[in-house]
Amino acid sequence: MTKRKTLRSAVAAVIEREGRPPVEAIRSAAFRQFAERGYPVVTVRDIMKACGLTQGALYNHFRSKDELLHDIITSTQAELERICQQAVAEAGDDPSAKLAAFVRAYVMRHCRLRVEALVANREISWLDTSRVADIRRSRRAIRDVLVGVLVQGVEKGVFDPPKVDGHEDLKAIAMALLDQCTHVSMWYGPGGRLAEEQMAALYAEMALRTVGAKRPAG
Amino acid sequence: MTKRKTLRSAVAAVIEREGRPPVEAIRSAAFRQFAERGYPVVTVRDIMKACGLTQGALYNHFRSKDELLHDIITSTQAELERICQQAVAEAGDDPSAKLAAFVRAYVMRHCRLRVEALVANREISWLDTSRVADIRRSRRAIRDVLVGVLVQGVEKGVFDPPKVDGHEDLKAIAMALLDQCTHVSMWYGPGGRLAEEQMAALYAEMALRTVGAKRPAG
DNA sequence: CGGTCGGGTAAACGCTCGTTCAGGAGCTCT
DNA sequence: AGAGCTCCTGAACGAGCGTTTACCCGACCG
Repeated sequence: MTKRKTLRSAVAAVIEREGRPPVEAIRSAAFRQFAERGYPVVTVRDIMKACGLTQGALYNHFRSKDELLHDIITSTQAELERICQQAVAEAGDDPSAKLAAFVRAYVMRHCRLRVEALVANREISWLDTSRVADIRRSRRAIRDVLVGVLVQGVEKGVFDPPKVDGHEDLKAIAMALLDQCTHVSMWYGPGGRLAEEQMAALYAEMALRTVGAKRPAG
Repeated sequence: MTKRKTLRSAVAAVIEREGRPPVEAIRSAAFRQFAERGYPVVTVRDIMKACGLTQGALYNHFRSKDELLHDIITSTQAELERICQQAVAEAGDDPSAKLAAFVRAYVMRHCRLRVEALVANREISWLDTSRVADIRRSRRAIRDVLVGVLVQGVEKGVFDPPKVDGHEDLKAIAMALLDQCTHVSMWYGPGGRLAEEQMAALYAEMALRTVGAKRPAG
C-alpha cells in the first residue's frame, strides 16, 4: 500500500528528510547559508552537504553557483514587486491609505521572510553585471511606486513633506523610507518585543508622520 | 637643497605618487576596493597593485588581511562614535536640538565619508568573531545615545512618538532612524541634487517628525 | 666607509574553490 | 526482464587565494 520503504535512492532520501524535491532543498539551504554567512564564503560543498547531497549534484539543477543566486534573488524580488503594487492598487484613492498599505505590506514581508529579503538585498553585488541589472530595475520599479504615491499625496494637498531650501525632494524621502523598511530584515527576529503586525503598524505610522500626512481626525 | 631625486626606493616612489607613506596608501586603497567590490573578493594582490607594491609588502604593515580590515573599520567606527556623542553633548538641554544635532552629524558623516561608512557598515561580518564583538559594542553605544535622547524627550513631554497597542518601543524607533541615516551611504553621491548639508537638514527634519517633536512655533 | 636594518621583491607553499566527468544506481515503460 | 532515462557519486582539474620565505637594495649611523 504505502510506498515508504521502496524509495531508497539519494533523491528519495532527500524528499523523505526534507519533504521536498532536491531542487527546492538546494534553494532553501542556499538561502539560509547565504543569509547567515554571505554568498562568497558559502561553498557549493557547504550547500550540498546541508541537504545531504554531494557537490556535483548541484549542476543537475543549476548551471552554476552564480545562476543559483540569481534564481533565488529574482524570484524573491519579483514577488516583492508584485506585493507592493498590489497593496497600493487595493488601497483605494486616498494617498495616506496607499502609503500605509505600501509600508505595511513591505515591512510585513521583510519580517516574515526575513532570510529571503536579507539575501535579495545584500547579495546582489556578487552577480555578474548583466544579471544585476534585472534586480536593480525591479528595485527602481518599487521605488517609483512609492514616489508615485508621494507625488499624488502632494498634488492632492494631503501630504506636507519636509522641504530643503523651499523645495521637496520626494525621491530622497522615498529612499529614506525604503532604507528604513528594508533594513528591518537585518535586526528583526521572532524574539523581539513586537509582532510582525505591530512592526508594520509602527512603520506605517512613522512613514505617515515623515511625509506630513494630514490626519482624518485631530 | 631639495632631496627630491635622491629618493628612489620603492617606498619613496609610493610617497611621490600618493603623497603619503605606504601604510596610509594601503589603508586607502583597501577602503576604496572593499567599498566597491566587498572584502572577500578583493585580493591582497589587488590592494597592493593599486598602490604600486607587491603582495608580500602588505605583511610588513599588517599581520593579515583580516587585521587590515579590522584596523580600518575600528578607526572609522570609533570616530563615528565620538562624533555622535559630541554632537549630543554640545546641543544643550533641549531633546529636539539633541536629536537634530545627532542626526545632522550622523548623516553629514555618512555623506562626506561615504566610502569609509559603507565599509564599516557592510563588511564587519567577515571579521572573526572576537573582532566583530568590538564593532557591535560600538554600534550599540551609538544606538544607546540615540535611545537616551528619545527617552529624555518623552520624559520631558516634548516628543510624542508612535505607539503600538498603547506602548512606545523607543528602541525600535531608534533602529528605524539609524537604518535610515546609515544607508544614505549606499546611494548618496556627489552627483545628487542635494548637498551634504541639505541631506543632513532633510534627515533631521524627518527624524523630528517621526518622534512627534513639538515644534517651537506652529 | 662599512655594518645594520627597515622594507621592499618575487617565487613558492599548501589549500580550497567552482566546475567537469566517467561511472553507476534506481525508476519507468514496454 | 531489460533498455533507457534521470540523477547522484566521487575523483579529478586548473586556477586563485592568503601567507611565508629567501634574497636584496638603499638609507642611516658611528
